[in-house]
Amino acid sequence: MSYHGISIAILQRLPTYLGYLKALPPNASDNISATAIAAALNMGEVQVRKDLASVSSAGKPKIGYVAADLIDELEEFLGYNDINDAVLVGAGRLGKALLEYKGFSGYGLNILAGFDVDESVVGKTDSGKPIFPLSRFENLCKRMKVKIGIITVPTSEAQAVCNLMIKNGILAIWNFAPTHLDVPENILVRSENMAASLAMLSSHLAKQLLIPKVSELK
Amino acid sequence: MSYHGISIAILQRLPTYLGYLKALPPNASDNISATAIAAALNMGEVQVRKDLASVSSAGKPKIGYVAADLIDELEEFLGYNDINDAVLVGAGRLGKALLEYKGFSGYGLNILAGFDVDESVVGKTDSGKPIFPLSRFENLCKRMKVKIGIITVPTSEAQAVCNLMIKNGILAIWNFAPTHLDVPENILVRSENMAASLAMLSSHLAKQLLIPKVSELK
DNA sequence: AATATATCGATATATTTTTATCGATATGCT
DNA sequence: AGCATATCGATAAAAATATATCGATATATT
Repeated sequence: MSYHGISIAILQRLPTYLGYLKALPPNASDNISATAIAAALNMGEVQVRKDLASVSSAGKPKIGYVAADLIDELEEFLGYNDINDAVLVGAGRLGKALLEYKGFSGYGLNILAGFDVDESVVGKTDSGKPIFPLSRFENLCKRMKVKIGIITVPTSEAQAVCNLMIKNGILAIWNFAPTHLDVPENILVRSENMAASLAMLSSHLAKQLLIPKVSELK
Repeated sequence: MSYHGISIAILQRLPTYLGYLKALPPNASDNISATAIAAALNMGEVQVRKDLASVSSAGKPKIGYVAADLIDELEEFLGYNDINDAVLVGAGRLGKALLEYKGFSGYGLNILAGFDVDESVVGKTDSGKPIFPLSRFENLCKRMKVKIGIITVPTSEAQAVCNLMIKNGILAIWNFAPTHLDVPENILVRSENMAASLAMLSSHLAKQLLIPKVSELK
C-alpha cells in the first residue's frame, strides 16, 4: 500500500526528519545536508536523501537543503497545514489524555469532542473539551462532516464503535483498542499497537539478559 | 535488526494473532487453521502460516493448529509469562493514564512507579500507584534492578530523562515523546510514533477526499 | 585558475519481506 | 479401500526496501 506514491516506510520516517529540523537551534545555518540529518538520527545518509527526494525538489551539492524550505515541504506533504477534525469515543483515562493533549494541532488534528456511553463522564474536560453521551454521536458527526475517528474504548466495544463511526461517514480510524477491526476497503484503520511495542522491549531484554527461550534450548 | 531470529515485522504481527486466538469463543473447535486466521484478520494465509511457524512446531494438514497450544507458544515467545518491572518518568495526563492502565500485566509489564520533577503531582494515583519525585529515581531504579523505562515527558526533557535512565541501568525504553533519542548500541528505544500514525490517517483522507497535493499539480 | 571536497541525484546491487506454487499428509466421503 | 479436499511446510518467485556506487556540481582552498 502506498500514499501519494510513497511507501508507508518513508511516510513513517518523514515526521522524524521534520521533528529534527524543527528542533534545530535558530542560530544554526540556513542549510542542512542529508549527511548531517543521517548522522544525527543514526540512519543511512542515502536513505535520508532518498526519502527527502520524495517531498523536496531542492538540494544542492556541497550545500544540502534549505532547512526552512524542507520544513515547509514536509509539513505540506504530511498534511499539517490543513487541519482535520476528529471525534473520539471512549472518555476513559487514555481518551481524556488524548482529548487534553495540546500537541495534535501541530500535526493538523483537531479533536472536536469525546463521547462515552457512561453518562457520568459527560461534561467538559479540564481544558474545556466537551464530552457528550454517545447518543449524540450521529448528529454531531454528520453535521460537522467529521472524517477521523479515534477509538479509546475497551476491546469488547471497539468493533461496535468502529461500525458506528463508519455508518456516520468516518473514513479514517485511529484505534487504541488492542484488537483487529473489520472495515470495508475504503476505510483506513491505524492501530496503535502497544502489545507489539511491548513485545519488542521484552524481546530485547531477554536477549540482553541472556535468558534462553524454551524454543532455543536443545 | 531481528529478535530471537525473527524479523520485527513478524514480531509485530504475533500479538495480533494472539489477540484473535484469545478472543475465540470457548465453544469453538479446539483447532484453528492458518486459513481461518488469515480470513478473519484480512491477511494472506501463507504469511500467517509462515509467521506461526516461527513460534510453533505443531500444525497438521487438514486440521490446523491446536488453538490452546498456539496461545501458549505465542505468550511464551512474546514474554508475557515473565513479568518485567518498569518505571515511568513524566506523570502528566498520558503518564498517569499508562500508570493506571490495568491491561499491561497481561502483556508481562508491571509499572512499579511514576516519577516527576513537579512535586505537586507526587503521591498516589487513584488506583494506588506511587508517584515519586524524580530525585528518588536513581535509588529505586537500582534497588529494584528495573530494566524498562517509559518516557512520557515533554520533548524538551526527553533526552535528559533518557540519559538518566541509561545511567541507572535501564536497557529498554518505551518513548512517548515525539522525538528521536540518542542511545548507545545496547539500548533499545521503541518510540510510539503518533505523528507517523497521524500522517497515515491524513494521507488516507487526502486520497479519499481527492484533495490534490501541491506536489501533484502540473 | 586549478584542485580538492562535500554533497546531490541517479542507477545498480543487495537484502528483506511478501506472495505464489507445489508436493505431502491427515481426514472425511463414496 | 480409494479418492477428494483442506491444510501444512518447504521452496521458489516477486515485490518492496535498504544500501552501495558513481558521475555531476557547487563551493572552498591553494
